[in-house]
Amino acid sequence: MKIEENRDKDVLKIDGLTNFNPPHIFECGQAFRWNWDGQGYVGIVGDKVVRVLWDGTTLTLENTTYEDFNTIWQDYFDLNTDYGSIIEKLSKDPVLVEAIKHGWGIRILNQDPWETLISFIISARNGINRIKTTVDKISQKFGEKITWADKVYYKFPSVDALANADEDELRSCGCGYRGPYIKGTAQLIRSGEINLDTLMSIDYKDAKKQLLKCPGVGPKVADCVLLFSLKKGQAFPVDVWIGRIMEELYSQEMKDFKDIREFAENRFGDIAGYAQQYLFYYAREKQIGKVSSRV
DNA sequence: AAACAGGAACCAC
DNA sequence: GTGGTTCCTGTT
Repeated sequence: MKIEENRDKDVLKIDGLTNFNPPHIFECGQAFRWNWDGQGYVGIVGDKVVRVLWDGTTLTLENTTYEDFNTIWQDYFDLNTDYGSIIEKLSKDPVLVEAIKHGWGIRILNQDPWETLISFIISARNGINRIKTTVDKISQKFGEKITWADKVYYKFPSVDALANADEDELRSCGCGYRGPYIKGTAQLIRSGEINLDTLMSIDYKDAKKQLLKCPGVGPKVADCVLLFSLKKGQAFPVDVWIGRIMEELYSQEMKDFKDIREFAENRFGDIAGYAQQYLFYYAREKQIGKVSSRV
């Protein structure tokens, strides 16, 4: 990997990345604050706005520095993880080969646990576009303003901001019945009853137990938080899409989501979450199980 | 315009 | 711990 910095323009150019494909990374449903602007993806990450351009060879990061690369982006884009070896292991399962090929270049982003927790509470019984809209509105209403290139963006709200949120204002963001869950979870975090900072270093099962205490957090949402922000590679979030594709590809006698999780745990072990990403993306792109996709 | 899509809470057993 | 019902809102 070769990095070139242009300090005057706040631009970084990175060459030599493998298994890296921004459209798949940003559109596989793991993150909600990245948007295509016609040439690249603009994202809000922490207190930064960053733009990502990709020409197939060179990754260009706009509005950032070499220091940020070391302290933020290297980990955020999961560049320390060897995807070659993960793909090699998963490819031993012939059933996964096509899904892996289809979602080539997916990476599991290491996102902020707090933002990920609230975002996936919003995701319950919800589609990706509406999740994005709601997260955006919540950020506009409760988050701090940042500007870049004459445009205004908003940071994801703080724990305090959402713990104190007015219920009607929350509802006006389109979160529906999830509003009280969001506020309740924010209050649990603020009280210190759950400390997100400790979850990375504890066991998968213990961390999951903690997350399940939050209102609006069940097994699927907890697994998303564990996988997308706490580096728990064995987390295997099961939603309807995963349910459909697992039934189609493995046709096991799995009667509910709990069975599917256990099956994945046994079959994929500590890289189950990576398998989940390929499967999820594959299922959605192919509209598996949807009547409208049947000819 | 009624039907649909999408996880967790809650209650009953 | 399992099974059935309800929660809200944008899209079709």
